[in-house]
Formats: sequence, structure tokens, C-alpha cells
Amino acid sequence: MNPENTNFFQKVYVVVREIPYGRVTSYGAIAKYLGMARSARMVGWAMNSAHNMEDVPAHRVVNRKGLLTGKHHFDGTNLMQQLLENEGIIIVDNQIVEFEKFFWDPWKELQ
DNA sequence: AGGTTGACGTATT
DNA sequence: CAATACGCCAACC
Repeated sequence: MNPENTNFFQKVYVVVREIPYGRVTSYGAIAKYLGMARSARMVGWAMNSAHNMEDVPAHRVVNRKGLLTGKHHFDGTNLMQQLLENEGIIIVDNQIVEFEKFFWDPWKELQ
């Protein structure tokens, strides 16, 4: 995989790195910010590549519902939840409690 | 070269 | 209001 050829992936990494501590965002929000709101799935694939990127906190990115859909992709079964809880985010049944409260919208924040 | 999958989201029934 | 269908676009088989 050559992220260097795909600016889209680079942009995703940049946005994810901009997520403040104790905050989370959604794939759609990032996709929208990048102008690819129609393909939130690509953000997920970008995260998959970001798996090698240590600077990209993929655990802070969840789906629109605040559900940790990709936690299974992490090393540990509940590693993603552990990381989020470590940042003060409460998670119950793989879902972020008061997701809207912790939600960080790049379109709104960085605009 | 073609078909399927997927860390999603929105629309429709 | 819940469940299902479909569209997106890249990667994988």
C-alpha cells in the first residue's frame, strides 16, 4: 500500500490526528470534511491502512451511532474500548455514552 | 478482468 | 419508529 499516492488517505490521517484528547468523531464526518461524504466506507479502509500509523488514533473514530464497530480489528478484543475509557469516555455495550457530548466534528470545529 | 467485501450512511418500505 | 435496501469507491480474491 502506498499512501503517498493517495492523498485521500493522508488527509484522513491528518484529520484523525487533529482529534483532541477525550474526543471522538465519525467516519462520515471525516469523509464529509474531505468532500467524500458519499463514501464513508473509504474512511474505514483508510483506518485499516492507518493501522500501521502510530500517530493515527483510530480508536477515536467510530460510526455515526457512536458504536465501536471496528473494535474487533484492534489487537485486543476490547482494546479500543480500553483506550477510549482511558481518555474519560464511557462505553457501554460497545457504544459511547453521550456520544454527542464527545463528538468532534471537523467540519464544525476546523471550518 | 470481473465479482465480492467492507472500521458507513442515507433513503425507502 | 424498526428493519431492509441501496449507493460509494477502493481493496481483495
